[in-house]
Amino acid sequence: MTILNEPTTKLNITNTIRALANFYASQLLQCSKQSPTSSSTVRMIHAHMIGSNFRPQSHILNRLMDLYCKSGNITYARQLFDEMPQPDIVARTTFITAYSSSGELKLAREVFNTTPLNIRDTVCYNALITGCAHNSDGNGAIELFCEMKRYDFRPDNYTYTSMLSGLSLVAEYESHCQQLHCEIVKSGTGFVTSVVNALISVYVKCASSPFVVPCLLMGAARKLFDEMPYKDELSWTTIITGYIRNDDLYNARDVFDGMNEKLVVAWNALISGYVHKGYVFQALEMFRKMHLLEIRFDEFTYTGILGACASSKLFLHGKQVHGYIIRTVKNPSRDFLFSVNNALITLYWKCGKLEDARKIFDRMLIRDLVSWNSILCAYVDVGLIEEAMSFFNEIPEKNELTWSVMISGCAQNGLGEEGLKLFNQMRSYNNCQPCDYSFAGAIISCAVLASLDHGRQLHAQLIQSGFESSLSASNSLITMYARCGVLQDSQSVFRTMNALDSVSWNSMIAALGQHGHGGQAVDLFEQMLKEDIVPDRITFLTILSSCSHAGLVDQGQRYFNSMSELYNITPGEDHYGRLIDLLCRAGKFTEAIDTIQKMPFNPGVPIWEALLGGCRIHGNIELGIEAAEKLFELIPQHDGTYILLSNMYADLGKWSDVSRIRNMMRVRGVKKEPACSWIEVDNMVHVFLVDDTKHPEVQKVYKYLEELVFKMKKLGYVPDTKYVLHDMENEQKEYALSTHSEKLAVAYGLLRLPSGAMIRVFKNIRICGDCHNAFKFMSQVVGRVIVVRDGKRFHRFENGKCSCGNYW
DNA sequence: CTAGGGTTAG
Repeated sequence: MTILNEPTTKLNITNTIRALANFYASQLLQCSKQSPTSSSTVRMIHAHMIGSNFRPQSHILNRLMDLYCKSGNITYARQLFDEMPQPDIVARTTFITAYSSSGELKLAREVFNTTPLNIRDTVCYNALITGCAHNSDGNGAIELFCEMKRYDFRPDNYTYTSMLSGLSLVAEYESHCQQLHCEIVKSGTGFVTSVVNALISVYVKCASSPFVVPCLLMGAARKLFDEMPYKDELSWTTIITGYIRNDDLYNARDVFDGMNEKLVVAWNALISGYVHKGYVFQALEMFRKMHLLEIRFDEFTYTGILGACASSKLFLHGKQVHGYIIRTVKNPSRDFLFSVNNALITLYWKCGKLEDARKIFDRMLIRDLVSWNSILCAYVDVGLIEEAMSFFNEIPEKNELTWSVMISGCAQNGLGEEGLKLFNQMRSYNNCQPCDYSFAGAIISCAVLASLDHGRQLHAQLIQSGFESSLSASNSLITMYARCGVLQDSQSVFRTMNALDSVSWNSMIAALGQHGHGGQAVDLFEQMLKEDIVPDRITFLTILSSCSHAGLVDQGQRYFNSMSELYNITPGEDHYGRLIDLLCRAGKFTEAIDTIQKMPFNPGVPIWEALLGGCRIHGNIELGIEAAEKLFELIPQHDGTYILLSNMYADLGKWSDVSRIRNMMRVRGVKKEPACSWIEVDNMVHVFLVDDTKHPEVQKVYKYLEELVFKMKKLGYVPDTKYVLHDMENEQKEYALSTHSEKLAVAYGLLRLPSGAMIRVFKNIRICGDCHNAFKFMSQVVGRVIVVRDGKRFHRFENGKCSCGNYW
């Protein structure tokens, strides 16, 4: 550094200072070209200034402060600022900008407000308007815009671009945008590339608003694009991504094909557009072409293409890309590592390789929230809730996605209470407002618990929070109302939704099927096909169950065959299970066995369970024993098999076999899930066990039940004591029947709920045969509707009949 | 000193 050793004669001082100033200015300029700005370099230059006793003039100091801000040292820069006797407008604007981009809009405004009017300029207004736009204060931007015009500051192209991006935060922004467009044309900036780009971008945003016809606005955007005198990279990408955002891949591709530059951003946008639309092949094809044209991949390309592999479970393709990255990418940046590793986590877990996903996660030296959320999803997806929970607790800064994944994860694994607990915790968590997905999770939790009151409250809150039109939340409402026994409310949600996806249809079809309306389920399925909604695997599972419950054998078989013939879906074991169930319920055992033998895989649990269930209905003991034996081998600890088999023996009065089975359970240590039923009264859940003595009002319930049974017997009710599995005297048996938990819960509801109100009772396992019969008579005696949801389905008793048509 | 595009988690 030769200049430091120059002789310091008086004459030379000014020269030295000038030389130093030039030197530092060029150093700082060099530094500002680095991205991101390195804070150590800035500190070094500053230290050098102090060491050489150089007192920077304001423009050098301004640049220094700007660099400090950009390298993350705003606080220190502010100290320098506060020491300045009269900071000029450039210094002030530096801080307005710095505070704005670090999210501290208040501080930015403070600097702006303490800036005297006579030194303000358009630039400082621009800086604060941008700050408003970035910190979601659209109205603030508009106020500043009006203010600057009042004080005669002329808006320039920066002002217009910032305003346009800020406006979309304001209600009814479309009309504001039109005004602004007029003003831009009048101001003569209507042909400035950056301004037209911003206009295009705003038209694109308007087009995706639900209240307009998108093609008209996209047409206007396209016109602007076609007529602009000079297009830069951004112009191309804005219009291309605009089309993609509005689901118009055709036009996106059209513009893209007219583009000469090898603009990596445009390629990435199109790739991710294809992936989102499910056109994985096209995405892979573009990736290949990029490679041929020697366009450099960046992290966006990789995340796009890895996402494509993940969504189609193309494990080997994905692994190849992973290997390619390892071989070719040297010195990856932080951002590169974040996004690519996160995409790899998702690739591996979606391909069923949880271990590999975990390896990627563990090897990441630094993780961001997406990494945590991705690994959380992986564990939730395979149902490892405890592990997922321990990840969840480790996540330092949770966002609404973290919460909603965990909430719906609990709900999907039957942990309704935990789901609701988390939802309430989320609300008390400072920076996390529930989003529509977390509402959906909480609503499904209510479905699991069959808590209608709570579910209705959440529905109300959902509307209050403005998520009424959310697909996922509405879909969860359909399921919740159905599982709480109020099918009509499911239907009214379904009917009033303004957009439906396959989940909506599946949920509604399933709801009808579970409530025993097989015919209506089939009608709705046919309507779905008519509206060109492509049925998926789930659709077929639900429609097959519906046919089975409604005894629609031929129909069900036809749907089963159409899966592979028309929709290219290979039936899985679960589909075969439903088909076997359908056949066995109808007593077609020969066909069922024939189907099992022709299946492309060895029969497993779902198949044998379906067979056993059918045998129980038709008293086919030989086949039933065979199925039960297989199940004893496959799932020896499952209580359901033993109970079904012992019920079959009981039906035939073979009490020695009944006790043999019970003995088997004891020897093998199989625990019978204790039966319990519950009912919601006054926002409280009341649980009853068999022969309950714990509930405070149980004595009243027994007495009332006695009166009811007396009246029921007059109508012809005969207690069916074969459902008592113990060998005891008849009178005792009758008493044992009258203490079943579902009877207690129903009776309690009749006592406590307002007259005429529907009774909704829930039982953890299948309803007992005598109770099923008894409720028919009971509904007649009390003249009320009784709905019972058991482990599998719904029974709606009205005027002596059950909706299940005795298919249960 | 001020503006604008592509990405991964449901």
